[in-house]
Amino acid sequence: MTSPDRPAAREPKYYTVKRHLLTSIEALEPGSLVATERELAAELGTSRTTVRQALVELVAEGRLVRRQGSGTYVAEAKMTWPQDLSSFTEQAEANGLVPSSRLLASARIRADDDVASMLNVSRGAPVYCVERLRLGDEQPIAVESSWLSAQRFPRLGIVMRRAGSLHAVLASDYGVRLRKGEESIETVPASPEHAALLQTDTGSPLLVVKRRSFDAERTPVEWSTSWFRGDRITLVASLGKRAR
Amino acid sequence: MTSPDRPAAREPKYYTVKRHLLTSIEALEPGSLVATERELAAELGTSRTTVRQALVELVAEGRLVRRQGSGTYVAEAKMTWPQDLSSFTEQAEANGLVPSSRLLASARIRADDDVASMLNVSRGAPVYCVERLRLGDEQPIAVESSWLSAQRFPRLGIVMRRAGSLHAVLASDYGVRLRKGEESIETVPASPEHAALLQTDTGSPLLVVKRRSFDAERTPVEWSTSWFRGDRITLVASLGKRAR
DNA sequence: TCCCAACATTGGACTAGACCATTCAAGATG
DNA sequence: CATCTTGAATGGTCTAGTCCAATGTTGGGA
Repeated sequence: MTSPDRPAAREPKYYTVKRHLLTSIEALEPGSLVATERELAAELGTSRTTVRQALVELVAEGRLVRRQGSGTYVAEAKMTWPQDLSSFTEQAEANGLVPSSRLLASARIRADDDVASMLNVSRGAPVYCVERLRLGDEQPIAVESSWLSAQRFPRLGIVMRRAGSLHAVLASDYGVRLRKGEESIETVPASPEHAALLQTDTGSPLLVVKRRSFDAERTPVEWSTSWFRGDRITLVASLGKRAR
Repeated sequence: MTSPDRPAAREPKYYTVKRHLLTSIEALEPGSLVATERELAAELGTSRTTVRQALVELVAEGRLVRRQGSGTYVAEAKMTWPQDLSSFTEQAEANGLVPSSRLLASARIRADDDVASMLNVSRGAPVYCVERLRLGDEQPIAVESSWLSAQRFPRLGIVMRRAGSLHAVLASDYGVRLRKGEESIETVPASPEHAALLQTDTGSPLLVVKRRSFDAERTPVEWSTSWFRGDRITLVASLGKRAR
C-alpha cells in the first residue's frame, strides 16, 4: 500500500552528494583544491547546509581537509599507529617520526572512584595526573592523560617537568619496568579543548585508548587515556607472534 | 587589538547546550524520557538545529537514543567487546550473549588488488566474499565481510549456506586452524546500508576492525573487516599475558 | 622594494522555518 | 469489548538565508 518496491535503506540527499564528491576526490592528488561549498550547492542544486553535511563526513573519514578562509582540499593518507609497543616514544620511532611532548598539566590530586579502582589505591589517596600533548615531527598526534600513585612515586611532578618520557623516568628514577595490561578502544566526538590541541574540529570523531599498565609484580602502576584524531590515525596491532 | 583575553578554545553554542544536557542526563536512569527538541530549543533560547547538533554528539557517544515519533531517551550503558579471542562466536560467549548470524551475501568473485595482496594470491584469482550480520541475543552487533581464497577452499559458498561459524567450518571441513595476525582499528561514519543493518543512523561513527588471519604455516587464509556501532561498543583487548 | 591596510572570498556557526515519516493515544466503529 | 481510523506530537531531512572569523590578494604609501 505504501510503495511498490521499498528501497532497503533510504538514502538521504546529503549522502548522494557525498558519494558524488567521493568519486571526484578519487581522481585527485592529495592537496588538490576542491570546489567551494557555495559552488557545490549551486552545481548540485541543493543548499549549502546539505553540502556541508556531506563534507563533515568526508572530513571525519580523513578524505578532505577544510581551511577557513582558504578552501577545501583533498587530505593526505592516514597514518598508521602501532599499538603493540609499550611507550609513545617507541611507537613514534617505529613510525619514523621524531617524538616530542608538551607538558600541558601536572597536578597532585586526590583519586576519585575510577582512578582509585584502576590504580588499586583507596579513594582520596594522592595521585599524580600528568597531561601531555604528544607530537610526531612537531605535528600533534595525541593528547594523553596519565594517573600514577603519588605515594609510590614521590616528587614525580617535579621530575616530569624536565623529562620527556614518563616510562624512561619510571625506569631510571624508580626502577620500575612496565608491562601493558588491558586496553580499551572507543570513539567519541572531540571536545573544544581536545580539538584545539589536536588541531581539528570540535565534534570530529576521536579514537580513545584507555590502558592500564602493571609492574613485574602485577601491581597496577599507571592508568592512562589517549585521544587520537580519528581522521588521521589508524590504530594497528599485531596480535599473534610478532609479524617480522 | 582583537579581544583582551582570548579563550584557549572558543566554545560553540551547541557545545554549551551539550554540556547542559550532559549534567541533566547524569541524574537520570537509562530509559528515561528527555525533553523534546522543540522544548529544549525554546527553553535554552536557541534554534532546534543547534539543539539537534548537541543531540547528535550525545547519541554518537552512546549517552542518548532517539526514536522518531516517540522521543529521546537516556541510553543503556555501552557493551564491552573482547578482541583477544579468535572468533566472533567465542567473543560473544565470553560476553554472556547467544551468538547468531544472518548470511547477507556469499559470492565467488575475482580478487582486486587489495584482497589479492592480503591473501597472497594473484590479482583476479577467484575468492569467496562472505558477508554476515552478527547478532548477540538477537541484537545486531557487527557487520562482517570475509574474503578467502576459492582455490584453497572449494565449495565454501555452498558449505557456508548451512553453517553458522566460519572458523568451525574451516577446522572441520578443511582442517585449518586460524591464528590472528595484524589488526587495524579506525572510525568511519556509517553508510545508509550499514546503518540500516546495525539499526543506527546514517553517518553515526562506527568502529572498523580489519584483520588478517594465518594458518599454522603462516600463510594468509582470511581477510576480514568488521563494522561495530561506536555508540554501543567499546573494544577491549588484554595485551600482555592473559589477565585471569 | 617592501610593508601594511583594505577588501573580497572562504569556511564556521547559527537561525527560523518548511515538509516528511513514524509513533502512539484518543476516539469512532463494528 | 475489540478493532480500526484519525490526528497530534515526535524526530528526520532540507532550505535559504544571516552574520562571523580566518585567509589571501591587491593596491597604495613609505
